[in-house]
Amino acid sequence: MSALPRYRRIMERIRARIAEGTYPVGGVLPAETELCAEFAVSRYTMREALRLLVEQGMLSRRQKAGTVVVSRHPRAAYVQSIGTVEELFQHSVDTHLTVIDRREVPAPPAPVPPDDQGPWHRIDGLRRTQAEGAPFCFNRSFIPGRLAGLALERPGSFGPFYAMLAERAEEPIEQVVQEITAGLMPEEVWSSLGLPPDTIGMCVHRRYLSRVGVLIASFNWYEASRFVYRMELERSRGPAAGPGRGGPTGAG
Amino acid sequence: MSALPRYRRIMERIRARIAEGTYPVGGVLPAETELCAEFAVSRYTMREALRLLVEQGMLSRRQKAGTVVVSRHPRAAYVQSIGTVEELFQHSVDTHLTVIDRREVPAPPAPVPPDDQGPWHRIDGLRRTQAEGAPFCFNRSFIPGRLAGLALERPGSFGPFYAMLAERAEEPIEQVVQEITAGLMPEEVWSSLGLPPDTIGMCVHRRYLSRVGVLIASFNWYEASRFVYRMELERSRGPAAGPGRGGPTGAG
DNA sequence: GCGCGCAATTTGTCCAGACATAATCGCGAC
DNA sequence: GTCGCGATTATGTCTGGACAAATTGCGCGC
Repeated sequence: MSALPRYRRIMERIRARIAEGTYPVGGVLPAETELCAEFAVSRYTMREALRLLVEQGMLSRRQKAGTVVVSRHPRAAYVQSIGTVEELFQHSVDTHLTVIDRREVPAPPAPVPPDDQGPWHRIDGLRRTQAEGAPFCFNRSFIPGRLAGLALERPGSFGPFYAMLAERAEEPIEQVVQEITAGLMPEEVWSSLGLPPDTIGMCVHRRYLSRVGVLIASFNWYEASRFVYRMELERSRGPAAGPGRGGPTGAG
Repeated sequence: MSALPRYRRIMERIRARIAEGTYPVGGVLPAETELCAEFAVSRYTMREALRLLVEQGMLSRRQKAGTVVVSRHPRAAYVQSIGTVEELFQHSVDTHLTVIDRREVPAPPAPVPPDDQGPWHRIDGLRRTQAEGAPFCFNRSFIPGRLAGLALERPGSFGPFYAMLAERAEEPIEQVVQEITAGLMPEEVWSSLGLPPDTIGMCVHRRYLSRVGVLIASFNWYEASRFVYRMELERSRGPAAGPGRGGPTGAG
């Protein structure tokens, strides 16, 4: 017996035919039964082979319409994968946040959509690498009124605060929108960070959205000369997205 | 007959058991044959149900070791998906680039690794939304010597130039590293864009890496007050990553 | 000529059984 | 007590068959 299972080898042969144009893009493959006869395998084996090619984005199948070639090559999806919700909040975990202000505000600023009518909670904080030391990031977060009860439970320093909120709110995060901008720091930011007034900053803004609406909207200000937003996109074949890396990386 | 196929309903029931802790995380599920007996289905149906749960990242299966519960909830992978190489170069396609300078340089600047010894080609250009109109982006690209022959074929204005290079070089892109920084624009940039000397800029740097090394390294400078780098991460369940959106978005 | 409906075709779902392969666990030898 | 090998048992691969569902396209009626 060969090392590779039969459906695997058949998958390779069909892939080769697509690559060399025997089965052109947009064309229709022979029906399962015909392919079974040609390769002398059962329908299970052939379907397993075709399933792999569908997962790779090369084929598309529909009842009666048949199996059409979608792409000449396996899908090369460049993916910045963030595997878990925890990784989304990695920054919160890695660093130490000290709350310096907390108040109610009528609505968050643009570009946050004020989909929640009630008053919002605004929390300002400073991030440090260690509990002691100079802060490197000014954080301003907005939490809608409907979640304020949860948010207010943990005062003072809070590490995996966001993750707790997402978990407790029972609103699974459906989407995250991130926007990066740059410009002169607002006074609140540079003064809190102990920097001169003309400091150039980079602002990483994230909105964590559930089905209901905004869960958290956060603005993170960094000193531009000391900050690089780095992201790596890996070539990932097939359905199993590799362990992605990414996210903000401080740089000296 | 119900609307949903049988393996689908069984999948839901098993998922519910995992969610409610009947099958705890780290625990081992009953063997296929036992589950088949309990649900009174064939092994095919049961395996199809379990396959779905494996694809969702809730189960892990190994011969003899059995089926272990990996996660209590379906994997919520937040993915900025760029489906095709073309999308990576979307910016090049959408906009119009005019080459303003082209020369040989010994090596690209940091953070590009000079893995190619020969001289590099440096190409400066300006991006416009239309062929006429004010440029909004200064682009400086570095191409290693080994690809200079391909790069030099198309002079002047070039749209899907990068895509062509990646295609022609026969070096599939394995990884893309992107770094975003901000600061005062270098003189070459602000003067080329017709902006005052103290203009704050954002620089989006990308390195397209093949197995051999750097294919292209590009630096895109934008006027910070008019630029937002926007990225959306969607919740994507299962292997089929949805049609991702992302990439730089100009903002007024 | 146009539209509707039926039939043919293709993939989707499901069954029962068989053998292969791999990892674990226990037993035995040392 | 420890090491190693074999039996056990779980999933992995594969066959042949059957019916279901969906969509296309042809043909018939108007």
